[in-house]
Amino acid sequence: MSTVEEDSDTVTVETVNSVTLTQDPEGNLILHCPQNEADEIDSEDSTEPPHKRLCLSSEDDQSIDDSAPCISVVALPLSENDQSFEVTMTATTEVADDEITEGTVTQIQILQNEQLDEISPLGNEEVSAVSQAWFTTKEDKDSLTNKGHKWKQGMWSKEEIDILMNNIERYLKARGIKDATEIIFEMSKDERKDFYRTIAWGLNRPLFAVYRRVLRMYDDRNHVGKYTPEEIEKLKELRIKHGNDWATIGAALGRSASSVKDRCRLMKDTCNTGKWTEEEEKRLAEVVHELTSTEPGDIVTQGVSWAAVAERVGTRSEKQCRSKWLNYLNWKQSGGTEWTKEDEINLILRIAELDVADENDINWDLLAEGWSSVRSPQWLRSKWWTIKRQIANHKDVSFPASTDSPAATVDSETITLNSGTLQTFEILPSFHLQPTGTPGTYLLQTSSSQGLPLTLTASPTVTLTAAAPASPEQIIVHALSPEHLLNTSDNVTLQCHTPRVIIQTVATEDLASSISQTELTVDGDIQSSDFPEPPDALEADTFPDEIHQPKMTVEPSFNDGHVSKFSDQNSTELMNSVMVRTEEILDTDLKQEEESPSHLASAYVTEDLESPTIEQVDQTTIDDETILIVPSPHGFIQASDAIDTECVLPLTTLTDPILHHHQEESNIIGSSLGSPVSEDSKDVEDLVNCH
DNA sequence: AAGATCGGTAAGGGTAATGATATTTT
DNA sequence: CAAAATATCATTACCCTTACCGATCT
Repeated sequence: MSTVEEDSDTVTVETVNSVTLTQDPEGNLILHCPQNEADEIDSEDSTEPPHKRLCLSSEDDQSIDDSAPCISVVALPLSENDQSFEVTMTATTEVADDEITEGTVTQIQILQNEQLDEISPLGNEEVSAVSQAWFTTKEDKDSLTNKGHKWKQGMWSKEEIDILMNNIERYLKARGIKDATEIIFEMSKDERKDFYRTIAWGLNRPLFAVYRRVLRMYDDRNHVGKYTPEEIEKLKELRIKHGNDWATIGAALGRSASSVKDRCRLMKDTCNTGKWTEEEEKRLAEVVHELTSTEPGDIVTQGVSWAAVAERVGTRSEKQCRSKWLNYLNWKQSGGTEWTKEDEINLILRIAELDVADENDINWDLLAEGWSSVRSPQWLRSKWWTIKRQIANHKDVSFPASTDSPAATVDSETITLNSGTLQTFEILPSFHLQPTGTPGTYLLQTSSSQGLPLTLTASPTVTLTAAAPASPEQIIVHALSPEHLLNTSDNVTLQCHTPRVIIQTVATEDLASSISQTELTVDGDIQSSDFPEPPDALEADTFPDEIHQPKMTVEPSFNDGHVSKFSDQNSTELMNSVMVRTEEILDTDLKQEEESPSHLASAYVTEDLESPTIEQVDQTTIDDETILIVPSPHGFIQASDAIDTECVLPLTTLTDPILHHHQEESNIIGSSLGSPVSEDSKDVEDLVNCH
């Protein structure tokens, strides 16, 4: 894509003429990308290799005419040092009104570039130091921060977990150990020396964080679920007997120490439950203000010792107090106003404007500032989550169980798309590319729960080579679609164009069946690729053809009932989200960033960020640069209830913020920025609309 | 032998999912 | 008005960071 080229000053595009994909026993795909000559990495670790990043991206853009659906892939290094990449895929389909898309063709462009600092703000090279340091103290962190290091904090993304698991697996394999729990719980410190350091590789987190994460993950007494009344009783007794010896109490209950500790915190003997009385609210307010030296009416959202507050309130636990205060009382007392649909739009717009790569980077305090209908930064954050959840199928986890929050809210509304060519966007699986040690060779890491859009079947190795000189640019190879779709047989062809490598997928079936274009578009590949192999659920037999033929229409029908099905556990249907956007953005945003950062953003970001109005929204949508993500009609995936959410989609994958429409009056849509493909969690952006 | 580092625990702040209710829509 | 759909408030299981400790290392 042109964009890339433009940036030539900062970006070096390397061409790859051939790519070899191999599959290891575990099913991981290994992508071997021959280095162009010498430049490649592997320079000893000693010197910092220039950052290079593999960037797979779609090449559609200009060729609108092709109106070919395509899959965009963007790979970003997880951290500067390590050479692993996170790859995010999205599929786009053009749905011109009149145009007909011919089959499904997916193109993937592979390029490499350097200096994308903007995109990945990871400090400098020595980031790895982060994962090798225990540094738990504030001072340690400040110190590293001052040196320019940055590291991840907060919830672990699926990608990070994948890396961790993979690292552990490799560690085990290397030493012939079958079960990680042996190391974690049975070995002595000495015996497992360097275990944590080794598995922390590639993770931009302090060693201590990795340690904690691993302990929890492998402790089967840690996810036992709800406490029964009997357990609660026993817990109380044990508490009296053993005090704060959580380890002992936990052992007696078959729960982890942290679990029993947490549970005890919730049980305050003197706690009331249910609705708060005015008396209690009054007391809570007084206590909070007193302890924070603030006045009634002041907004207090942090710096409160809830344990101390609860102590004084007397009838409520610290969590109850906090929740009440942050989600209601403080707002009420300080003259808060009701949250409206307009606020919702504003929220989405503002987040889009932030253009943050990682949702964790959002400064909710700032965002909430001066916003009277926002009850607290924390409340706003959860508000955002609920909005996302309504359409965010990707967030897998909650999916199967989400009985609530149907996105159905939007039912009656009509979504009108801009005329002209629209593109639907599907979020595909994301995965990691980890260096294997051989220059140019990366491991496409797929956790068991995640499949890749491309699966090699027949031959374990598929090599893409330049096609005949005659058609220099064309290299076509073959890969196959995911197993579960084998029957239906989609063929995926990889095609290389110099200087780019283009991978094309062709859904033969669809072609053959000559379904109307629109339908085709997304389906074939997207669908196939999109939902990898949810393990059990995707058996061929369980997957009737219908699945394969989901129709995805971009039209008006977005909102129909699919949503409601969301809550139907029996027929879990995934609500796929489709992002519709105009093409310009498409290209740009995929690689954008560096120099023309916000070209996109600027399009719809109005000066008056403070209070975007609906009109503005419409406007933007009217222009081209809108990106809309809406749930596609269900049917894409239908899985048995057994479907494991995790399999569904990599959670954090998306990329763009969104938009949303509301009300009858406005028909439409959202916009978002194209953004960043961030390094880690891009959930942020995907977004949504639809309600 | 003091300071730094390591491996680890407990406390506490916080989040995301789930429940329960109240309210609105059909 | 009842039932269904939503919105809202409450609860809780689980997560993550920080403060601190004692044992080692240097």
